Amino acid sequence: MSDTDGAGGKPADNLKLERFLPYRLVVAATLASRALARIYSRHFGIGIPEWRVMAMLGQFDRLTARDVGELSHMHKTKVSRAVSELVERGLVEKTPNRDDLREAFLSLSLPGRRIYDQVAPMALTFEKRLMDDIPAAEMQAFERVLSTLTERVRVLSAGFTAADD
Amino acid sequence: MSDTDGAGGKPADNLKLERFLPYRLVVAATLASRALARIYSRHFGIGIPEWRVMAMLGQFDRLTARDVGELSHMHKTKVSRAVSELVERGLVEKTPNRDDLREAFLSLSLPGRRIYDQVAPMALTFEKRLMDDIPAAEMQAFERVLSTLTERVRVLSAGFTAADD
DNA sequence: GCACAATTGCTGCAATTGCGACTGTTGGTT
DNA sequence: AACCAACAGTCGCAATTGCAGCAATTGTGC
Repeated sequence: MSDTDGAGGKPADNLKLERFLPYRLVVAATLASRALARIYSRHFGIGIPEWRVMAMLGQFDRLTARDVGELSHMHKTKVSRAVSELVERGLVEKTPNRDDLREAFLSLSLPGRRIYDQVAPMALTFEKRLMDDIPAAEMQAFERVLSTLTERVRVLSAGFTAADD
Repeated sequence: MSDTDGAGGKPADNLKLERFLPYRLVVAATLASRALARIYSRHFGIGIPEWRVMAMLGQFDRLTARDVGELSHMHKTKVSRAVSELVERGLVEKTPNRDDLREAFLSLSLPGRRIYDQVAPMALTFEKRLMDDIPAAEMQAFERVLSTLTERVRVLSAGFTAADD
């Protein structure tokens, strides 16, 4: 009871950062993202945004920069710069859309596809190692909750933005 | 079967980013972190690193910058700058340790504590809203797996660093 | 007591990032 | 046809961040 808030509330003492969900998500995500990035950046000199673009194109074959941004939750400027570098390196090809000259279609070049085919298994191996000794049932439950949380936070996030602007 | 890899391998096609665990963690964490940050940054003009420092000091009362960094997984430079600003604003007090002049003890000032006592409940409310309609049992399972994953990724991360340098 | 490695915290610098403004293009309205 | 709002993508700029290197202090071996 060595607290500042003498009343019945004691609102602050309930907060323990290391048990606080958003914080724990950030820690886990940061560590995972970094560890993974280390793998492909050392091998191929590819940064995180660049890899995300490549992953999207590896999966969908042909997308506009806008699509990539939406699918991968990246800012359009981030996408733009990542694409620029990938095009410069010859890993991605950009084809203007003749029906709408504002946008251009992006796709992996042959060298790009070759790198993708090497990195993707590495990523999957990494993921597998992460979940190695966790029972499949637990893992499924985990992913289900994660989906719910993501959806929820998206709604909350939008709500706060709208209400505050 | 409109794929580039005709052979039996098809190693890349297994990777779907939106189902890829590290990616999903990053998305959930980023959204949650941003939504939460919006709350206290609009109300008190406090940034994320600053808030983390305050949260730590609210919980532990007296810590060195080094401790804060270790507990909150922040770089020492990040901590240093966050503390500087908080001290300048009068929200955190810095007391040199007479037994070791390299370090200094940090603690919340009275105004700092007052803000903390307002923000902490907001954070907890936010967390509660996130988990609102998720059964407690599922939530416990989720947190258990999250702990395992975090521990695992920490090991993997360290492993890759050591092996690659 | 003295040299020397280790540690705490800070600063300079470069890279990354997000935001606003801008160009060029499209589609809808009059 | 002319206007104009909406949109895709790029660019400049400022803020944030991490890393290397720094000064100050401690403690350890000789």
